[in-house]
Amino acid sequence: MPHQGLNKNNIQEKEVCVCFSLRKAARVITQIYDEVVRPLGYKATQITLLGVVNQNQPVTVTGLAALTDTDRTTLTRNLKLLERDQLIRITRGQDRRQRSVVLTENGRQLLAKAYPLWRETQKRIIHIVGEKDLYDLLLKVNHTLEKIKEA
Amino acid sequence: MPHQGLNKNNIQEKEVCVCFSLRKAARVITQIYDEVVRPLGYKATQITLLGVVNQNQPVTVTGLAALTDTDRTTLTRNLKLLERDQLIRITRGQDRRQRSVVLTENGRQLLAKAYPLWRETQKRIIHIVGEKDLYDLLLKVNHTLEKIKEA
DNA sequence: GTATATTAAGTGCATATACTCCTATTGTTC
DNA sequence: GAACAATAGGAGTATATGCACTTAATATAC
Repeated sequence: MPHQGLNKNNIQEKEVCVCFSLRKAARVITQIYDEVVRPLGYKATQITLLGVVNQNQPVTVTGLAALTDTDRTTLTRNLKLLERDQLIRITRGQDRRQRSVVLTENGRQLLAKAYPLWRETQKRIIHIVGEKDLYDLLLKVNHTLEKIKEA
Repeated sequence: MPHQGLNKNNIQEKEVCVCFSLRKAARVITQIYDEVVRPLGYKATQITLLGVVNQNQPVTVTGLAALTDTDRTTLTRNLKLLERDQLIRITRGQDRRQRSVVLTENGRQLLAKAYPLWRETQKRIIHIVGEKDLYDLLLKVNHTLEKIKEA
């Protein structure tokens, strides 16, 4: 949406759609990060996923799903692309139903290259938005998600 | 990412990635809205796009791209699905390069059905998050995007 | 007025995302 | 320990998203 509503005085006012606003913000910010990591040949989402694996390895598909609030089947496909490029290795876990994901040396090296680009971008955004405002924003985002998951 | 960094005391601390956080939030919130409008047979993004058309018709593809911060080619495809289901009508503009998008009666009726569902969801989220907190969040999101576009 | 630049839009390709089934493995119950 | 439930994961299908490239129409320069 956005949609129109009526306020107490029956005067039309624009009401902001939570879904639209957040998706739009995600698009805009993703563009920035995508552009920055493009020289590496990957998208921000892929580097991100690699980073999550790095900090939680070994990790299962369901584990990654919980960490990223992403559907398992989405991760299956996203992981397959990283595996194809030998950035991660996927093996069967002790529980034979599970798959265990770890970074390869290639993956580690890619992350090492990505890190300074990422830091630069974070700094750039902090510089534009202001450290406190950005911090507040992300805090609010996380807080909001926590409340929603509780409910 | 998220990634790890070092703070002033060289103690490892998690640094929040703007891109990851916003995409995650968008995923979580989109799930909620998708679930709500599922009985209508459409996704939240489609209802959203329909709503943007409704409030700006007649509107060109590039116009919608600017309104939603979406790539033009993304809109070409998303609009095609709405056109297929006769929710919108796309005609050539006076400038023969442009395409003019308007809602059909079908589209108007679908939006009318979606509106109460959308309102209910907004209320639900307001109830969970708190009106002031949510308002602050969306304000911060918009403010942040504005600053980024200026830069 | 023609050559060139700009603008609006679309195609091919690739990735991101999630729902509905489906299979394989593990856990539970009796 | 066999029947059944629960869990981990994947395949098919569909939409969302954006980049590089292309085409068509308009605007501009001379």
